[in-house]
Amino acid sequence: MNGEDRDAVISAVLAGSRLLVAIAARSLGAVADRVTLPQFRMLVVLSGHGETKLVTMAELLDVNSSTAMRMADRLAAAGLVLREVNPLNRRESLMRLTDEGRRIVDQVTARRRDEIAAIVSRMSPVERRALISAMTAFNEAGGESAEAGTHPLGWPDA
Amino acid sequence: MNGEDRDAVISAVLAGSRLLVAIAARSLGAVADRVTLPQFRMLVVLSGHGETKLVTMAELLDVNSSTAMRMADRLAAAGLVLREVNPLNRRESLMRLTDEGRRIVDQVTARRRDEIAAIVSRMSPVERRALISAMTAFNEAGGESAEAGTHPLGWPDA
DNA sequence: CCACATTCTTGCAGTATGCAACATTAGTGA
DNA sequence: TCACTAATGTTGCATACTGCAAGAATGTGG
Repeated sequence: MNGEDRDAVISAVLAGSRLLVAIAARSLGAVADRVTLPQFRMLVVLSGHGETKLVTMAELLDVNSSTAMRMADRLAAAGLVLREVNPLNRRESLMRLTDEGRRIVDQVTARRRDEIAAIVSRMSPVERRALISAMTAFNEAGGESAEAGTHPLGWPDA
Repeated sequence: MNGEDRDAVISAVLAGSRLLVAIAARSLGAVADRVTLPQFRMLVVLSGHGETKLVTMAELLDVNSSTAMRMADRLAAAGLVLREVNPLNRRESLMRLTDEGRRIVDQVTARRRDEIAAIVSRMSPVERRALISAMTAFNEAGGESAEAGTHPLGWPDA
């Protein structure tokens, strides 16, 4: 591809990246006094993953198991997750969201979707359809290398 | 806008957001043993801002001044930034990148641009041009609300 | 000179993070 | 059944990030 195209597309994508990260940060503001960002990542994983054992959680978040351990302790103390020994394998301790924990995830997710919706609502229908296909193509092109990456999940929804 | 469009565009944008965040995280991997992510954010600000005093830095990073203070201490100890009293106002202590600090910023930035370039190179020229205009429109639509946000800078380039 | 604002700095407390060592539990082969 | 190994969770230790609050140093305006 020629250099002009290359620079233009990279600039546009980088700018979009900044905007999206800012949106993600803002969407967390409402619950910032209840959970930290790493804690919220853990809640998100539980939300989409159901009951999860500690080692799996650590892998999904890409953190050391001791880190996941203590985060889980704090979230349990805050009443946002429950921890219980797996009766089928007493080495494992499974954790899952409480109703309160799920409420927090839903609240943040709704806010972020609203923010994105507010932005795209200011675009024309033509631009909007173009954005859908362009982002879809971008995601597909990036999906191949992303699967080979070191961050399979966890980061995405923070 | 109708619900179908709305869901499709939000899904596409959210997926793109995950991909971009994963790219940003990977691009930091090469220097993860030298600087942490918050430290890298500080280096980026210095890279684009030149000499900066502590309070300004804290505002740009959206952290408490005591946090910025200690981060600056550690980066200075690591030889990545220099701190010196402003001779024109001895209350202020200005900090700036060392050559080594700038090298790290350049290294990460180059890697991220390469990753994005690799993705868009897998798209057809038509898709690429569509991505430029779609992302540009998205950024413009989001720019208005972004300026009213609480994270003017700092986050974007992390 | 005095009162005030700005700026940096430090003490304190809580959270996040990784490494290494350890105990418990499960599985496996002799 | 018994020893060996693997998987899993847990804890100790050290470091970094974070904010609040108090204090010291410096500049500004009267």
